[in-house]
Amino acid sequence: MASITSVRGFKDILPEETAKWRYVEETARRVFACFGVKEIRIPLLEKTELFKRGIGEATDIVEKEMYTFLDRGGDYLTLRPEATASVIRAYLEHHLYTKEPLSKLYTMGPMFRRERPQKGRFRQFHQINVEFLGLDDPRIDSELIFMLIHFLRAVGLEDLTLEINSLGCPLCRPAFRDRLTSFLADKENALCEDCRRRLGTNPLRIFDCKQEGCRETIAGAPLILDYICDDCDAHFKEVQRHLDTLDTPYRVNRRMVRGLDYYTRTAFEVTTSALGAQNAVTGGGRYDGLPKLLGGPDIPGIGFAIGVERLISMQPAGAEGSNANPDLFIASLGEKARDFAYGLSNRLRASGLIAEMEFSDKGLKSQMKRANKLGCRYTLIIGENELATGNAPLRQMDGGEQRDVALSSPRDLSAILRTGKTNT
RNA sequence: GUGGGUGUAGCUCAGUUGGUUAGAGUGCCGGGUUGUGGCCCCGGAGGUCGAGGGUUCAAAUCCCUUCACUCACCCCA
Repeated sequence: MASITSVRGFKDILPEETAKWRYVEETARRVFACFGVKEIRIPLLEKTELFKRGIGEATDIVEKEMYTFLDRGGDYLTLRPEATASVIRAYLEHHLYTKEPLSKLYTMGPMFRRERPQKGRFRQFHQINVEFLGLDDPRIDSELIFMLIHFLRAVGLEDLTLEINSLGCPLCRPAFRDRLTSFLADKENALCEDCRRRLGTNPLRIFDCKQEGCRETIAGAPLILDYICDDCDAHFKEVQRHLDTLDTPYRVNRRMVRGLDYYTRTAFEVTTSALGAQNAVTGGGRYDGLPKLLGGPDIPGIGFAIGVERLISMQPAGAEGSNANPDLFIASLGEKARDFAYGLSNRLRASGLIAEMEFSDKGLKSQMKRANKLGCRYTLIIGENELATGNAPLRQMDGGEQRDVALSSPRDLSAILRTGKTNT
């Protein structure tokens, strides 16, 4: 009978990797707390309608990548493909906007998209999301970006490129869109098959195409920045001015666009060459129309999403945390000694120390081997003799120094272990 | 959804133009040496060669199908 494996694109995160994950998550919590960003936890499952409205009916995510099913009650439900729509739903549903003029929220967890897996892309993947809701002050944009860069540096990332652009607003973007479409209208033959399709659905995305012919064609195309309205232009200039003030280097990428419909004005991306084709670690931007689109008041917002798998895969060695090594290994020879070791190790654990013991009746040599492999700081050896005399040798694994401890007073033992602990 | 690459021991991989009982390193188990662990030495266990079918006297090797993994397109974090 064939063994059962995990679902395609759904990965196990094994104990040897979880320390890295915790390190990233804990760093995020610490950094975000300094900036007054509070955690919000949202469900993994939402009504399908939320994503249809929030992300856009015509996007690939909604059209063909969502895990959607008909619930027994008759509702169509969907495993969340992103977090922003849910966060705003919760923000509106609980009227958080009545409590404070600006809500800074973060959440982290798995997202689900049924794409073909490849490097840096999985069907279940994890994001860290931050949303600043309530104000459209350009200082908010710059603060969010500043915090993002600060966080990425704090987890040890280097060689990052921050690119920003403005996508305009519902007042000025339609005009640009028309302009672009008419520019491309007579050049359709020069475009690849995909781009011809995009011409009808989402012409801005042609800027992202990697095909040689399309790149040449788009090179002469009008750019959004030349068409945005005065308000959007002023907003974008202010964002840049504040980024300068905060010493955050960036590059204006006049060709950068977004895949999701809800983005307005400021858009940004952090990329790296270390990730292969999926080179975006972070994408984000302003979405001033989204809360209203989801049935709430007209409240502005801006946010970003970090791809945690991508972030972790580009972390330099040594920057990540590690799982704690045991303080003590208790080697035992014989059933009685093993019983004693069992009682002692569990009491030590309950007192806050990390203790390991051997359950098999292997020889001392192989027990020592295991203690060494586990990276234990001390090994205590208990045999018939030790039980009789009441003293057992405690060996320091790195230095090799050895001394006897009284088995009758585990407090002494625990004191020795603790002093060592504070010293290291 | 479309294309390329790869599936041999727990892990990383050899396996020549098809040719006896399919190998190495590492890990695991046992033993020797060592002051009770790291180094070294000896021995041992472990493989439906991804799966199914075909060609052949003979298939890990050639052909077809299928599945999985992987990279890229698409899309996006």
